[in-house]
Amino acid sequence: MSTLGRVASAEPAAVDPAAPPYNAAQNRIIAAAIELFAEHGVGGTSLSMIADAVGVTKAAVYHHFKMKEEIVLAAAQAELANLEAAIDTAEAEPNRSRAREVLVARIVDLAVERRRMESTLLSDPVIVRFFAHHEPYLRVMDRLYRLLTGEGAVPDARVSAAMLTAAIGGAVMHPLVADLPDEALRSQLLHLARRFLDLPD
Amino acid sequence: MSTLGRVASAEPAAVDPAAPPYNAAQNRIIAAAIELFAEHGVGGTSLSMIADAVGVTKAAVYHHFKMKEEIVLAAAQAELANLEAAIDTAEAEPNRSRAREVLVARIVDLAVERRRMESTLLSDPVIVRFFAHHEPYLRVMDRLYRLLTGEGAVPDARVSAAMLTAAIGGAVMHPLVADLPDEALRSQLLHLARRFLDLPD
DNA sequence: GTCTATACGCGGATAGAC
DNA sequence: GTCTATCCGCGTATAGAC
Repeated sequence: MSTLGRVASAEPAAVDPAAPPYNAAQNRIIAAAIELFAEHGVGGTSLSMIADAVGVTKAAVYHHFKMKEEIVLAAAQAELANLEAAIDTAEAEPNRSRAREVLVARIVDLAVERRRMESTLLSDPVIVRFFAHHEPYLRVMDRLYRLLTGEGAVPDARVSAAMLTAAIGGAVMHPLVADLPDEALRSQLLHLARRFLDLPD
Repeated sequence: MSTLGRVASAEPAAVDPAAPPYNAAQNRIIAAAIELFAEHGVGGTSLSMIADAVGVTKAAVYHHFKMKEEIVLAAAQAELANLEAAIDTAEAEPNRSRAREVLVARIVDLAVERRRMESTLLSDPVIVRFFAHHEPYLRVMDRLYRLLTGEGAVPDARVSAAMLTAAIGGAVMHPLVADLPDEALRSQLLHLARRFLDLPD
């Protein structure tokens, strides 16, 4: 059943050019969009808001992206790339347990550093629906839970990986911890995440 | 003893009528809104969509709610009430460790049962921002982390409670586990949540 | 590449008939 | 309580000048 990637041309095509090489102007737009999406949600963010944040007009934005959907896609992929970079680093580690340690630490850093963004974006309904059948995303997630659990795509490993990433991502944007300084949040988060994985203190 | 909304805060209040007694027609609107918010996000859900889902016109909806914001508030409070009910049950338990067990089990059930809704709604940027300074919400969360940690509002307890609720809520709507049957998801989730809390297997 | 101007529909919200 | 009709602003998107 290798219908993988063989996109039917009759489709509205969903806009997945899978073409991450953007220029400087495009990257400024993407960066602004990410912040706004995190604050207002994808649906609550207009092109005017993005254009204003960048300091240009809507028409200028449309010169770089044909549709809003393309910006959403680019923003989601940009955040996904951060996660992928963390996985790359972890996979370079020689032994399994060390790889898990590095991965967890990186993900915690990433989440705290970017607070709401990484998390809010990757949990936005629009983006979740998009990623649910997005091959590159699924591959990243596959690598992620292999690293975390040392196993393949068995259900237990998937639930575990989903919980840990949701826990880290969701915790940093939780109102309960909004007033905690980054460092306190980071260390506590790391401690608890390690415990979740049965890593030594 | 649900004391939700019983507060006479001298707030600017914006829209917080704190009046949870809704009639049947209003409840049908709220139920439809919750599903749509979960699927499209608050910002991505229009009053027309809600009206269509209920099977009436926008004007009819406006007869029951003066503004969209009121529907958002009602939806969020409805989901919060589910959580509060779980806490009520847990607090009725005579001893601490039993209370935690009951609470975790209830929260897991709730999350799985409602899959995306509970979680997506409570993590929507619009709602998160609203709840961040919402007294009834903060009181529910306070009771929650007291139950979970046996302690007061110390930072560690807050991070732990934030992580656990985020883990459970986020995991059920994660694309990684989208194809798992409810029962498998529920049992694995419960197992891991209990482990996170150091509860015996 | 960025602007002004504009098309066009949909969003929230209201008036008033039944 | 629900409808039709309507207001107005904002949303996405495009055309064309500089």
